[in-house]
Amino acid sequence: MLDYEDLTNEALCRYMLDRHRETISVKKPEFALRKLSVIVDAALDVSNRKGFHAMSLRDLSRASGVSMGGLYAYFDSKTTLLNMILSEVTAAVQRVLSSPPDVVCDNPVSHLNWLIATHVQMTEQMQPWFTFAFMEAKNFPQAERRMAIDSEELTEGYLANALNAGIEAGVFRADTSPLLPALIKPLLQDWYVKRAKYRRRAVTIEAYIAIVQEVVLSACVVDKGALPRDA
Amino acid sequence: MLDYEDLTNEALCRYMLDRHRETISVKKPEFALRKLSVIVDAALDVSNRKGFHAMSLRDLSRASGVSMGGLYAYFDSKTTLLNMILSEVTAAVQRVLSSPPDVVCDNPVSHLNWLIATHVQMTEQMQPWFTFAFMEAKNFPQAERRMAIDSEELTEGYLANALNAGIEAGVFRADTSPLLPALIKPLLQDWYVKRAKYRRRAVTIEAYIAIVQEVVLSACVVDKGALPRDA
DNA sequence: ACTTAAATAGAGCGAGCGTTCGTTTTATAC
DNA sequence: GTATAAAACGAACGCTCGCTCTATTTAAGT
Repeated sequence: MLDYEDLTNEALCRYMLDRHRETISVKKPEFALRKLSVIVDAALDVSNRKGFHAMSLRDLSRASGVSMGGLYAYFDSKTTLLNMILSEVTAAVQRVLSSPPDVVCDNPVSHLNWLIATHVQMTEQMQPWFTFAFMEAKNFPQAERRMAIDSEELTEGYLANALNAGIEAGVFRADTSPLLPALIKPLLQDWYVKRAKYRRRAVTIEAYIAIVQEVVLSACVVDKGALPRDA
Repeated sequence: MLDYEDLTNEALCRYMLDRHRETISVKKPEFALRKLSVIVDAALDVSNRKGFHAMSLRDLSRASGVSMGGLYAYFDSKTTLLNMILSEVTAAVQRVLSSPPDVVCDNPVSHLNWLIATHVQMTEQMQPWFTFAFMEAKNFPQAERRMAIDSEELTEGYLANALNAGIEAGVFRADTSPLLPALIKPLLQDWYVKRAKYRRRAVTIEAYIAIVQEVVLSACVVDKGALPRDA
């Protein structure tokens, strides 16, 4: 099981603090980090239950224990807070998926399986962040929406590359639909979008990864008998 | 191509008018129908661009050309308007998917293909309604959220029935994952959730239906050579 | 102990929200 | 032409929103 130290809320908030050093007025770094974490945790929690737009800054103040004025030491508008969170999600996706381990790169099947498993595991570890990004990206200004689309196409690009490599290597069928990468995305997203459903049915993350890998490979692989069972 | 007269905005508003006859204060039916249509069209349009919550009733008044007071002749609160729209979507899903044509029922493969094709075509014809339901169901009170979940599990149930029938008939593999119906849902939803993406790439609805059917069948069918190409 | 700067609290501001209601307009019947 | 009811209107209400600002507390350096 993947467990990037990189993807804890604290680590993500550290990136966030770096990226917005200039607009955050709190000077002492360890102070700032702890408090920003509290604010972001609360923001994700409240937003994911009632929606970002419906969350008032008074809600956030109450949930985080930080006063109204205190909040504005960390962002200059509610929209900025939205952007800060969204951009950490896209940055994390890029960081993780762009660097597959060496063992995996040469074999397209392994690479595809790795992309699927890693994406699902990453969304599991950052679940509130992905839920937030998925739910909120739709309702917001062009700039923010653009960001979500770019992130989505990034992931799709990784999948497309692995599939094309497999086709060239003769492991995947030459007539594999160019739409397949687009269809894998919603399968990966369902794990966190419909999280409650899968928990209710006691579906483990390993079982989920396995079935997605199976569905995808059965749609593109030449020799069904020789499917590896790695994750 | 399916084209239920039942699924035009006007027909859906007629159902809506019937269902809420008591709380709608406008008496003359043809008057009421025309105006309710205008209001609902505007509500779907504005909501799907900025979110239902972010749409103020002044926005809706402006977009529909109906005065603030006039709106309240058709619903007694903004939440009621939400419910009116959501419940027509679930009712339509039930109406359409619960009555497959006779030709299709005996053959599990045809039945599964029909469910996939019909669902995608229905969401195409009612696109603003489904986009609305998908986007808004998350952020709202328990009662409304429950409604969305029930609707989702209804569809999943139809898929599960077809798959089980196929397994019993020996057409589908006995070890077909019980998770498969759950995974088909996001594939069907992607057509309207990511509508802009598929339009940008010039993907036709027929091509989309075909690839989903292909992916699903290759995941469950015993004899891959004998897949029918119907829709 | 004193100084100084960082951090905090929370009342207050104008804008905009959902909703109401007294009034005006329109349609119908005689 | 007048009377009556149906429908439409939009200003006004109470409230909450995002955001600001100052008085106050906290902490660090000497």
